[in-house]
Order: sequence, then C-alpha cells, then structure tokens
Amino acid sequence: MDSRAGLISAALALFARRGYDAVGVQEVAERAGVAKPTLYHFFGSKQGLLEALFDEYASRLDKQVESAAEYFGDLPLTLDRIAAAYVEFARQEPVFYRLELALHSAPPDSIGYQIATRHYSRRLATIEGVFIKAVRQHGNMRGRHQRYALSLVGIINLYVSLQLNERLIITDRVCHEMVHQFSHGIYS
Amino acid sequence: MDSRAGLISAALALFARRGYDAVGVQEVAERAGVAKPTLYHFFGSKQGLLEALFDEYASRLDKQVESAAEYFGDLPLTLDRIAAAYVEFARQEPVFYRLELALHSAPPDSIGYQIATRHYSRRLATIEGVFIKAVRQHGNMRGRHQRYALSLVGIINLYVSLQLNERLIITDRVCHEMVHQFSHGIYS
DNA sequence: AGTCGTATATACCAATCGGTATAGAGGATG
DNA sequence: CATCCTCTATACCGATTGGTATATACGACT
Repeated sequence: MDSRAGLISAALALFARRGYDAVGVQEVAERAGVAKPTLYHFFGSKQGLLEALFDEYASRLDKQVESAAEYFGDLPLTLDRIAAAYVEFARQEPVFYRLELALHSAPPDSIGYQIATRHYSRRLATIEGVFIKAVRQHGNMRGRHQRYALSLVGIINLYVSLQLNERLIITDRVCHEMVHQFSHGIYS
Repeated sequence: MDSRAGLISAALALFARRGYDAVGVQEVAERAGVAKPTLYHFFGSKQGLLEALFDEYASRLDKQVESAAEYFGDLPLTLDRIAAAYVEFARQEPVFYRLELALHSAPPDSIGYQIATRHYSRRLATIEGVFIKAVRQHGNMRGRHQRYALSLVGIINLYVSLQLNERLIITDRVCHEMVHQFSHGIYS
C-alpha cells in the first residue's frame, strides 16, 4: 500500500506512547511492515520522519487556528473560535495532540522540542496578532500580547490534557467558560 | 569529593537540557568526573539514577506542599499557601522544575513519566485532601476534587513555565491573582 | 524492446547503548 | 600485620543505535 503513510502512522503511535528517543527506526519500519531503507528513502533520517509527521498533522491545526483567528472586531468571539479550533482538533487527533504536548514540554535542546516549537510558535504568532488588532478596542496592552497568547494556549492545553486523561469532557459550554476564565486572568 | 552528589547534579543538568533518553550514562559519569562503574555502584541502573534524583529534589517539594496544605478552615488562604509553595520551590530549583514539567508531560510508557508521576500524584492527593475537607464549608463538590486539584496544579505549572521562560515574574500579587483565576474557573 | 526513475529488500557498517567482571586503592577495625 | 568494607578504574560484554551500499523488482515512457 502507501508505505509513506504507513510509516508516519506507525511513528505517530510509537512516538506518542514511548517517546521519540526511546523508539528506534527499526521498530517503526517493522510496525509499518517495511524495511529500514524504505524509511530512509522517504524521510532521509529519523528527524526527517518526525518533521514529516508534524508537517502532516500540525499544519492542519495551524490552518484551523489561522482561520479561527480572523478578527472582525469581537475579541471574546474570536477567542471562543480559537479555543474551539484547538478543542476540535484535539478531538479529531488525540494521539497526535498528546505527542505535541509532550514535545512542547520536552527539554529545549532535544530534537523533538525544536520541531514541535516551530509550529507552536507559528500558531502563537497568529494569536498574538489577534490581541494586537484588538488593542484599538481594548486599550493599551503594554506589549503583553505575547504573554496573553501563551496563557490562552496554556489554559487550552490544560483543559485538553484533562480531557485526554478522561478527567473532563469539553462541551461547548465548558469551552466558553475556559475562555472566560482566561479573560478573567487578563483583566485583573 | 562526593561522587554521589556529583553524579546527581550532572544528571540533573544533562537530563533537563537534552532529555533522559538522549543522554547516555557514559556522559553523565564523565561530567561528574568519575567512571561508569561508580555510577552503577551508587544507583544500580540508569533508571535508579533518575529515581534517586527525584527522591532528592521532588520529595522536598512534596513536604513543602504538604505543610502548606494543612487546612484550618480557610480554603482561599490554603490555596494561596499551596501556590506559594510551588512558586517558591520553582524559584529555588528552576532546572529541576523544568525537568519535572518535561517528564510529567512525557509519553505515558516512558520511564521518565512513570517516575515523575509517582511524586506528582502524591502531591495531587495532598491537594485533593484539602478540597475534600473544604466540602463542609463550600458545599457538595460531587466528586470533583480530583479535577480541581489537577486544574490548580495545571494553572500553577502554566504560570511557572511562563516564569521559567522569562515571560513573567511571579510576585506575591501575581501568585494571588493566579489562585483567584483558578477559583473563578471553579465556581462557574 | 529498451530504458529510466521509484520503491524495496538483504546485508552490512561503525558507534554507542546500558551494564558488568575483575582487580586495586584506601581507610577503618581487629 | 591482616582483614574487611567502601569506592573506583580498566577493560570488556552483547545488543541496539542511526544510517548505508548494493542489488533488484516494477511500472511508465520512448
């Protein structure tokens, strides 16, 4: 079949469960039912495999966040839409979201952190843009937009990880309250 | 000098920067200025080294949280004290806190996750106890104390990681507002 | 038919992995 | 002096690591 897709899906499952460093290329290839040179034919290196994996999954989230972050003058509504985009994506791709959370918190000099952070900070910049545009309505933010974006994503990730561990179900209502909680932290 | 302490401090620095799996025992021993068998004499295995490291650092946090969590009938005050304990510890041991955050978010089948989670859930149980005791004053929590404890620690970790990345300085006031933000999420 | 590019397997590489067998150094105790 | 215990170094182990050289199978296109 499609060896490339099979390798990416095998890598996702293994990396998410045991970690990038702890899983060998050999095992990924075996699980995908191909030999090692096939992996190297498509991805060039183990790192290339992880990059391709992120390009496939994370860029979908990037786009959904980007379209949710279009700003038409209503900040609370836009934040709701951004949060909903994250939550919806986490519902569609829970295994990948787990991997992303792990790599985003990983040690800063690790391969995984660096790859995950590329997409992460791209999304962050998108969200910062919302706060910058909203300044005109909500007054001076004194350069705090970066911290706001980090906090919003941080709270979203907190709720999502609660959901991934089956401690919470994020309904539309919970999602709205989550954004409300973030806003409460901002305006004080 | 004290080879044991030197090994633990070398391991902390290396694991926090590049990750448990990516660092070999060889390199830890070299950085500590001793040979590999010395490491195995004290810790028995690579995993034993990580466990000893956690026993040394995390149990200090365990105790500080435990004493902060003594409940005398004032829930907001107790939560403030718990948050302050975390923040103070993160200020004292930023490198270890980084490592703990990384391992707590690591893939569930990884060695690091399992070791970090032992201490993590012990602290969680302590905090759950506070909410359970507070039920008498604050009404029925319908078994939500676990989620509350997770959320509180999650928000604390969010703020602490902002501080670790030099995006925020957690003053006493910020710490209090952080708890306030958590409470706001609870009562809605 | 012949040729070329993609995709795949067998078999291999040096290097590193976690871990250990053995022996010696050095202080304390008898 | 002899013994014992703690600690440490040299040198090694088999297994696995990421990565590759070579050869081939299979279409598609000329």
